[in-house]
Amino acid sequence: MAKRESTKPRLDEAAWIAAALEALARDGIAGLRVEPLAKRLGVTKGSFYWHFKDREALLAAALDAWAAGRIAAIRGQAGDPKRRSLPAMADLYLRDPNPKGLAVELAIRALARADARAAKAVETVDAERLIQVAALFREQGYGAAEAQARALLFYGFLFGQSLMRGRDLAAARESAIELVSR
Amino acid sequence: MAKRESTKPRLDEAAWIAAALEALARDGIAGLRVEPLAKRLGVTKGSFYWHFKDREALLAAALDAWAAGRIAAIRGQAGDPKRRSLPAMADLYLRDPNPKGLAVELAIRALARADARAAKAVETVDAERLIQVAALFREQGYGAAEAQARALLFYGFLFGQSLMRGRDLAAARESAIELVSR
DNA sequence: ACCTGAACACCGTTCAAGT
DNA sequence: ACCTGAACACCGTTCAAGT
Repeated sequence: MAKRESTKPRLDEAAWIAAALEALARDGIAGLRVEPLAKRLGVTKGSFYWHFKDREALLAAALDAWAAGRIAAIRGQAGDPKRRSLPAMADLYLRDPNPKGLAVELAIRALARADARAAKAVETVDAERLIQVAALFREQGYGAAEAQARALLFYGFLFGQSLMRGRDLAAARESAIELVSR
Repeated sequence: MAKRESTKPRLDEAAWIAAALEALARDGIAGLRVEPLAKRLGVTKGSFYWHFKDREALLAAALDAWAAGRIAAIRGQAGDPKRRSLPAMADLYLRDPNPKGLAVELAIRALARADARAAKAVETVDAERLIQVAALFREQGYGAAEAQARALLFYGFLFGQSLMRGRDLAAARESAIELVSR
């Protein structure tokens, strides 16, 4: 399981950022702690401060990496005819091909309530997603204003769902997605 | 500003719970720290451990208090003819008569991703809210299944909105709420 | 260039002692 | 019954010293 390299670790920023995003997915912002991260990476926490000014700087770098990745992903999906559809967009969030991705997403959105940098990252990502989804609705024949409203309803619902807890939500979801998409 | 009582503090559990919910609203779960809370309440952190076993016990008590309060609120609104309507329900979340309440709500929902007790509290509250909102849709003439789907869409959208960031979301919200309610 | 090791500060937790 | 004060552990941060 543990792939211990016998070569010196010699990490770079990217390794710390990847570890930070994993920690966010598992435990939220509370998991983004320098000492446990260092332990997992097999170095002392002192070495962290060679790569980053402090814990906040790691968080900022992780947010930038996340936003850039999400924007690349939505553009990639919108540009691929096979995946350019509303059901494919919904599946991306509700049927969890990548639960860890959703966990990171929600951790960052939760953080955005208190942290201005997280709020900025979320704003950038949302703007791009709304543009792409609104374009899909326009292609279905809706006017600009209604396409915009439906895009917001569609995305808002997807995120709202991921916040809700309960038995039997899955069944009602299908009908709800029907409602918006038709 | 500071209303210092010259009588001895002599706190009870409720005072710690209120302080805990305020901390959750301001800084999320990261703000729920014993020492700063004690400082704000004007006692030493040692005294905290008279009322609660540990930090987790305070969190559990705060979650119980929150869920009980939310369920009482939704039942109160549903039972009041003046406020028993979908627009009134939407206003409750989107037009922020109580921003601090929304902040607590989102902090707890974020926590529910990682904490089983928070997940349980959220599940209880969601179940009651969906029952009440579905009842409203049924009164508008929808069948049981469609009322259920619309209630989920309605609530999901409200929570999703509160996660999203961006300029000009307010305008599109109005249209989106129109879409669901009609 | 990248890392260790020791130091210090902050906060969670415990507990004997006070009122 | 409720609180203080001192102790200890854990982790963020700094920094001189190593390779």
